[in-house]
Amino acid sequence: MTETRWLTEQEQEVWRTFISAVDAFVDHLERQIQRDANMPYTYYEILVALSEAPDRTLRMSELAGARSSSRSRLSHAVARLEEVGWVRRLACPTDKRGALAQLTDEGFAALQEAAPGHVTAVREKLFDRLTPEQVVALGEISHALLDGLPEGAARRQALNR
Amino acid sequence: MTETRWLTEQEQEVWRTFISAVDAFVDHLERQIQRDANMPYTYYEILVALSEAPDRTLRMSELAGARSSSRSRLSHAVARLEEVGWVRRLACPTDKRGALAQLTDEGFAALQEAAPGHVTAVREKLFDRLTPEQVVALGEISHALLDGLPEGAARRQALNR
DNA sequence: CCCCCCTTGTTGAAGTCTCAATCTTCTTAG
DNA sequence: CTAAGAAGATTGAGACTTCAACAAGGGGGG
Repeated sequence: MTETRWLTEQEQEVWRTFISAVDAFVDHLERQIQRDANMPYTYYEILVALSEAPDRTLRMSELAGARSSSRSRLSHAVARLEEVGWVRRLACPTDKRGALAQLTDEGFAALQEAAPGHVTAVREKLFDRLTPEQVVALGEISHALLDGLPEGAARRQALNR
Repeated sequence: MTETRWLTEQEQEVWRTFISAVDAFVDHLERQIQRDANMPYTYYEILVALSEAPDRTLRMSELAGARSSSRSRLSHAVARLEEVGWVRRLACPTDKRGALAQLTDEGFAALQEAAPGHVTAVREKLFDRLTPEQVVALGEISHALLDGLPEGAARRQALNR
């Protein structure tokens, strides 16, 4: 094992600022959704993914892939969402192992109610605070990050669809 | 309530890339620490904060402030860290309500073992993938973000110490 | 055709986080 | 000095995530 390459003073400063900002930002979004829509952010993302799918329906595995979530987590989450009536499970016609998750009308309505607050939060806390050049830079930086992460593969595919 | 200002096509693209990158990146760090040091990332951050404090000791509330964590969460976390022997609780001499958390030698050793892997991950997945200009830009963007977040106040103070 | 293995999805247990309630101690207006 | 309110910290319950184990269906080589 080679010597650890520690961070320079400047890198350390950037690193701490970055991780703090990300933490605070994500925290803000999560609380906003939880307050306004009474669901965790990850559930919101599931509803969004379903709402964009044909027939508002996706295989569990596709849904897990799209959200880069483990099957287990998704299974628990969909169980919960089914309890509150926002998602319903269907048998997969082509593969008896499979299960389909479908967004219900109630789920779609809940999503429509939650969306404006969420978008406003993203706008106010992110885009309104950055210059156009910074927005471009952020996009490029994010791509660079994603390219270096194995976990990013599924996400990259989802983005390029 | 005024009309929702939705995201432009470009903003949407940047937004999805950004949130995916952050998710994948944070996920990667968390798993790395969990695998190598057998503790969640938040516990690692607690140990770091303690290790940098005088006498490796901090008031619970200061520790919560530094990590922007709720008192409750910190209390649970320190209880857990105490169980494994990495932190010890002391009575606060000046305030009978207070409690001090102190990093034990075992905790410090665990931190020293975990640090190289963590720094290497940050280096490889973040700094090695960005140009010097991007690093600067990322610092500025992070500051801008932090400035807009109420939750960021405590973090900003911690950074400016 | 059949057996072995891979994939899909679920389950239960254990760990962590949030929220609200609580207890104690400090602070300060009166 | 005292009473009321603020601040520090803990606790327990409920919710979410992870991990490992499992059940059950598909699919290909012999």
